[in-house]
Amino acid sequence: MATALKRKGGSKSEGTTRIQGINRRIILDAALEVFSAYGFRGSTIDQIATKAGMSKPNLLYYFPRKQNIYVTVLEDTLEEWLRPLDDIDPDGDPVEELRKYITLKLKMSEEKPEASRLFANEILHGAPAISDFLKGHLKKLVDEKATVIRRWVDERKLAPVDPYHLIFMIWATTQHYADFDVQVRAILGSQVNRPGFHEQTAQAVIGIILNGIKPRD
Amino acid sequence: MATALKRKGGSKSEGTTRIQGINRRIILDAALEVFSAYGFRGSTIDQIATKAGMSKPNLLYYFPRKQNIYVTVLEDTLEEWLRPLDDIDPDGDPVEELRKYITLKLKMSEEKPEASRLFANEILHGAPAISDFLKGHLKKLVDEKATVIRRWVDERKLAPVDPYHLIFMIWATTQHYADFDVQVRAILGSQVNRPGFHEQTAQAVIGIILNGIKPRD
DNA sequence: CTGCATTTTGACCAAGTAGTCAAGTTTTTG
DNA sequence: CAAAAACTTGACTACTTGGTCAAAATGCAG
Repeated sequence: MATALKRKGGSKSEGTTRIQGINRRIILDAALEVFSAYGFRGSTIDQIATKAGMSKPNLLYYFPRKQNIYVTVLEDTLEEWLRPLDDIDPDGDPVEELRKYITLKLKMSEEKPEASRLFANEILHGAPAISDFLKGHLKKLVDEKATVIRRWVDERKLAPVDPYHLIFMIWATTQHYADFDVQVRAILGSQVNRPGFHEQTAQAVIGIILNGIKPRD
Repeated sequence: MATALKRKGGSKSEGTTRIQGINRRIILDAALEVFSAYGFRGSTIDQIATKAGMSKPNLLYYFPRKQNIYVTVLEDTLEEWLRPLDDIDPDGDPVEELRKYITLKLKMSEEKPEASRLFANEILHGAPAISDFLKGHLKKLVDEKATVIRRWVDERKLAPVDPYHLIFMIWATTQHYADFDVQVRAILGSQVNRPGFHEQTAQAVIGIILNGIKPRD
């Protein structure tokens, strides 16, 4: 039989037991750590299994292929990662909405840098596992928000700016603090750990970008 | 004997022959392509050898370890990659100097995205091979330029802005177009290939950042 | 052209790793 | 509590891959 996970015949169609729920969660958490640190090819099933506290065959009982674990972690992460963009309110104040968005993205980079790195690594290597997602769901979402931003520009609520490049700039800048963390630390040294560092970062980033796009009369 | 490459005894101390010069160049070019596409762990010596048009043992005759090839490519790349920052003229016009710098970085991302990706991948995975370089040479260079920018701010030639975060933002944004190329393409589609796309990108990026840091009276 | 140094490679080895399997243990359920 | 289902794992296989080696081919100085 092909499917590894099944239930007693005729039972609920929802095919997960208590133990499955627990273990899949443990595995995915371990996998995020490992994959984000070493990349797909650089990670071994054994590493993930050890971090998850179980044997390799046991892990493979839940995810029969290494690819399966990877894709699942990636998809789970992606959904969460994009949500803030979706939450930009077309009827809000443009500058305020973008301030909120940038703040949120910086906070996510701070709190879950592994997610950012996992994603960055995937894209960097050509996004073999999610190119459909990029061209489909992501493009649609970005197109939508770009339209909103363009309207804001037309209404003179923002300086004339290309919406797509603005979005790229926000992504690039905010994720930089997660993806290039070691470089940031090498250059800034211990001040990265000082309290208030993240607020200071947010202020600097927001300052430049928002001043760059505020309408000039 | 430990050294693989040697010359006829007592000859010139410059230990490279004609063939060595040619082949090392070929290997390093092939290695940049392969490593930037697949990362260190994801690349095989065989891949590089094939792309270089020689057998694996032959490649290993020139670089006895996979690490050696990688580190050599990385160092060669790094030097070139940082040069534009070094070229910022402390006595030039601030806005003009930064415009030049951003333009140059965007051009490099367009013309040699592999170099950017190689570097991004290394940093993303903790920079095991170049952390000394980051904390030494790079930090020194950035500190130097940050001082210049800070002086420009003090002289009211730029709006008050944190020099380090400004530099990070420029790096992040310009390299984004190389490192996240597939994502940019997925979202913008065919217009990425239209003539003038890069000029348009430059204009958008420069527009936001420079407006963001121009002194406001 | 000769002989030595350099370059090249097929065949091989050892280590590491994805995935299998059959046999055990634990959990659930009637 | 007994049987069935779900879970767990040690031992194993097949394959990939970094690196070795000895012998052959080529380049080159005199």
